[in-house]
Amino acid sequence: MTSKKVITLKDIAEDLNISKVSVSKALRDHPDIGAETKRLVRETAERLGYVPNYIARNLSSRQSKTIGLVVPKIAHHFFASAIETIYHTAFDNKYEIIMTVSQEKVENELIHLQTLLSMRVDGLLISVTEQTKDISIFETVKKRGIPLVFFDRVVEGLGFSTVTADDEQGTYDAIIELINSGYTKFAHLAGYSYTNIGKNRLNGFRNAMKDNNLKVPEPWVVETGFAEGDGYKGFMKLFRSGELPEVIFTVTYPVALGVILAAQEAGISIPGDLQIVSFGGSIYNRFVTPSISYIDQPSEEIGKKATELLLDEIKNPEMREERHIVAPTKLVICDTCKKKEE
Amino acid sequence: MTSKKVITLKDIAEDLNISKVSVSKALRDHPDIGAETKRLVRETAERLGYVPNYIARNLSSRQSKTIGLVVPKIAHHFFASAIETIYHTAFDNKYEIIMTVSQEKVENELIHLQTLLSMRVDGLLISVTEQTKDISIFETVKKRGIPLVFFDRVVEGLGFSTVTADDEQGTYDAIIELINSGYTKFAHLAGYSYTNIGKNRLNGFRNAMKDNNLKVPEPWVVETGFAEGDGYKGFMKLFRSGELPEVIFTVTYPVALGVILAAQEAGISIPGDLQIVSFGGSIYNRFVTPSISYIDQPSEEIGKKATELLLDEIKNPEMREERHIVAPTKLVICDTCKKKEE
DNA sequence: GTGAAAGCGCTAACAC
DNA sequence: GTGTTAGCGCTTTCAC
Repeated sequence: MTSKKVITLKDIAEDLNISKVSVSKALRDHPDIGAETKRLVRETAERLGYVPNYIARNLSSRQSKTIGLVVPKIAHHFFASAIETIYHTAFDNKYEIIMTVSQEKVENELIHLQTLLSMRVDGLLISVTEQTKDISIFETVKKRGIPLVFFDRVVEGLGFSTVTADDEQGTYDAIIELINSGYTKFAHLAGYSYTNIGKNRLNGFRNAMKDNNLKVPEPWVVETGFAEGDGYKGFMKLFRSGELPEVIFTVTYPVALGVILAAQEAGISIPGDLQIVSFGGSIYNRFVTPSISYIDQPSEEIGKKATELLLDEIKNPEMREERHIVAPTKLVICDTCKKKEE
Repeated sequence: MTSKKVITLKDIAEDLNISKVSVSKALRDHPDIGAETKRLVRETAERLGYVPNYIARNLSSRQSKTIGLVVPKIAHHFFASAIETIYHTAFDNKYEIIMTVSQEKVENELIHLQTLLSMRVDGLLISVTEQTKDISIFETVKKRGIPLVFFDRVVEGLGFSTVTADDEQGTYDAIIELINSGYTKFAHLAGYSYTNIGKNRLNGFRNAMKDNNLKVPEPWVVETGFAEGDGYKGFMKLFRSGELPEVIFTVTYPVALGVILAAQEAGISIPGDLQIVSFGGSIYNRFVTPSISYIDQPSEEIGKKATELLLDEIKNPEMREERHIVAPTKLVICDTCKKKEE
């Protein structure tokens, strides 16, 4: 072990017989400092093995150059993809991401949010859990004036900007497309109605049915969670309730996978006896049999826009305003739920 | 907007007419402070809406309670799963993770490592890119005495602890199992030979063949990357080289997917004409047709062990020693590459 | 059991 | 162009 002494600005300053401040400025390429001095400083820093201390820098400059990210889970195509984009967008703007995972649990979400506030992140990027109802922490964030952007799963009415897929219209258009191609009997494994995506996708679904004078028997709308297991249970509930629909529209892709599993067990053939459409797809979908027709949710665009919006709010605090970006979706037809007329 | 003033220890101290130090101690539940005072302090902190400033705390205590994580990518089952476990393990130990993604690019890896050092993380958890050869940054880390644990993709000979799957023996055992069941003609889409996983999996493969007096024609070992695209190109190269083997063993799961795609295009039926086995699986595998037989890589165990090892090194600096944990694997038979004898 | 003094490493404001 | 002074919010001695 060689000298473990940590090199600071002071060491460089002493080595060069100039002041700490000049070194600090030189390293940050401040116009105050002459070219020759800068060169010298940089050389010495390199030689001494100087590594800047961001903690100290952040404390004195009162900004951390970090963004706090809270997601419900990571091993899910939409989030994995959005997260990657968020990382790259932040990185390109010289911001670091501190990501936390709530695992769909409100307790974790709350702790993470508090930690992130304590870490003095410059802004927050959040997609809430499927359970989030207590919004007091978000009110605290608002009061403290910390920029926050919700993406995909949002809490409405708090005055924060949001970036979402066009859940209602996207669903409406897709269902209409399928109706026009000949299907009439639809069921929906819906998300919890207190979540924006659950509610909006359900609305799109109901409106499309209504506008075509199609009835949906109540047992055919099952309110559930967003995971594979929820799809499994949801299908079983539908199945036991008697007659099956032609098409099951699921609130997420994992839910659709759960339906496939359950249907296999129940001896229902897909796409022979039953069709599936999901909101959201997966990179693995083309390897899945039957591949699931889905409403394409632009995860990368959502991640990118949300980060850019947040960065903008961080950098221009004076012109902060509530904005709502809605990203268009489109129906992608795969094995499951081919159009009847085609 | 109400008062945006940030509450600090000082405010609580003044409110209570005691000193900052006592407040600080009370909040940290220091034994110095009496129960009644603690109660009062906590109450006041709550009432005033105090949020501790970790930046300041870290600066003065010289530890950040954070771990820096560098992974090559995130949308890949092994990493998504390992990352989730790493997060939870760290979280349970009251550590935060600062994750960065190198996208398999050494330049990014270097920048991220420097940033992490500047952020004064207490330790580093790293899985290197498929290209990493320059190890000087890791020597710097060593010199500065910062604990580092490599997982899955490691750099050897630097004195750092590592946690990996049992790449060589696991491969050896799996291939032997397949040979014993009747297969004799194997090809391998191997990882780059300068990576530990590429090298070790190849060794396991070659040894299994050699110990059974089986020859592998040179065109049947193709050195390539770890992604789907590499599998596609790798298969095409094999395909064009003439005769096909019975079984292709791929260095990763995504590479196997690439092979499936390429084989479909080439009109080769799987598992009819060609078998596949991959090192590593996917949660989606059971939905994939044909589902790929794979050597199960315990991603959660690897993530957990690596984090625990690092935490141990952080907490007990005096008894730090190089350790190498190797997690056992096992062959999981799916559609592709069923055992012949069965 | 409590507090005063000192300092973590850096940057901002202002002087020279 | 360069340096001085002060302070970010907290924790760490160490004295009382």
